[in-house]
Amino acid sequence: MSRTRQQKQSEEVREKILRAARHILEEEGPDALSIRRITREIDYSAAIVYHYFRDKDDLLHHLLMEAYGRILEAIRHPQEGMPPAEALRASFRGYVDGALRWPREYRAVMLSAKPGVLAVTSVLDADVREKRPAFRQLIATIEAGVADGSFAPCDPILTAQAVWCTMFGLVTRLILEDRAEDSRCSALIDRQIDLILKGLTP
Amino acid sequence: MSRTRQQKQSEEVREKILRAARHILEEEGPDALSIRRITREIDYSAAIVYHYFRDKDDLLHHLLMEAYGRILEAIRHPQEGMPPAEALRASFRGYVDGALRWPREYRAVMLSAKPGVLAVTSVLDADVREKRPAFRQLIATIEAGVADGSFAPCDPILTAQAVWCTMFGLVTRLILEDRAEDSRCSALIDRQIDLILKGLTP
DNA sequence: TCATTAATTAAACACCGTTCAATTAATAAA
DNA sequence: TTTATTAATTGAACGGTGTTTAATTAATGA
Repeated sequence: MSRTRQQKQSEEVREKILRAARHILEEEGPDALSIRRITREIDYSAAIVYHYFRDKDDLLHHLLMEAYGRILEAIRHPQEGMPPAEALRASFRGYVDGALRWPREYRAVMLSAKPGVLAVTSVLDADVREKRPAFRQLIATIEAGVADGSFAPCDPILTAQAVWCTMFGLVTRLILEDRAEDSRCSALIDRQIDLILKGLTP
Repeated sequence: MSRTRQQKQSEEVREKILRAARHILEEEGPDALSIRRITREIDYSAAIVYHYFRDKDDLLHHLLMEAYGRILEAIRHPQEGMPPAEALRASFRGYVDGALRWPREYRAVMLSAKPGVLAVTSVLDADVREKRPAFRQLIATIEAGVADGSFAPCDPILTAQAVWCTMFGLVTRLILEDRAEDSRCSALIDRQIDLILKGLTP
């Protein structure tokens, strides 16, 4: 049961819509993104959008989740065999670098309070370990540090959440204040990482 | 040269507009706030708004700055004579409490990237000490701690920025994820404060 | 070839922010 | 007090928005 030509074309239109939306978002910012503006760009009537998306919010959600995937991709990084403190340091650096590579996207996703987005981005649940694969690594590294005595004993989940929030706060300020190019920026990042690692110390 | 009755009435209309806007914002959220909705509520024509405000953005800016004042008020707290570490702890607790008292307002103001708002909220400039009275206290406390040996030597401004960003990150996540009532919330706040204080330690 | 299904649209609805010429009301000058 | 001036207020319009619906066109399977 292979996809018919029509089905393929249909998916193409869907992609056209998303592509145009991305294009407008990039060129003219979120305020310029309207259904009519999108469909003007691809020479369709405005109503076509409602054949492929429930409503504008649904379309936006798709773009957001796509952006989230890109961010996760950028943030992923190996850190095998390092001692926990160094693994954390590398992990934090990777996180900041990844986030700053897609600042608009990071901001749109991580500062959203829409339920659909929070379902994927929230980290303050007690069961975050089960729900966030990326978070598991952080918790595991902290546990390893506690086990080998390089970190003080602690609740690893609570600690991971606190620690992650600090990096989130820094990255968010850097993006909001548009300071990614600042010369003090990397000093600030280093200072923050040092503070955290020192804080974990026994 | 006292204000004439007309002038007083005129200001009254201005206040009416702001009051209605606040009301709508509170009852129905930011998406429901429109010029026409406001003026319908106070029985004026929509055009009246443009006599008292440049445009909708200008009106929003007024509301935002007003909210910022309320937050600053809620966050202010005395901390005289305490040892630096305790002063910081009290200061952080005060900050979180104040922010969580006006979560919607905190979010709207502190997550805004509008130049007009950032002019008042940004903290990553090198000269933040001169521009942010509230920040001066934080820097001063850190300097005091370094001076009396309870904190390790450091760049006090950079450290204050890093430390403030951590609290900002935590508060922002608590608000975005709507966790102010969570039982784990206060444990998380304490954990974060402990982490930071430990991090500052010599 | 024909009935069915999917894709697409034009037109309408109810909003929105903003501008402007015209009108009303209040003040200052004569 | 009447008049000229200024300020406050409005109705109507312009061009935009998201969304729904009924009608139309194109593709599919029988």
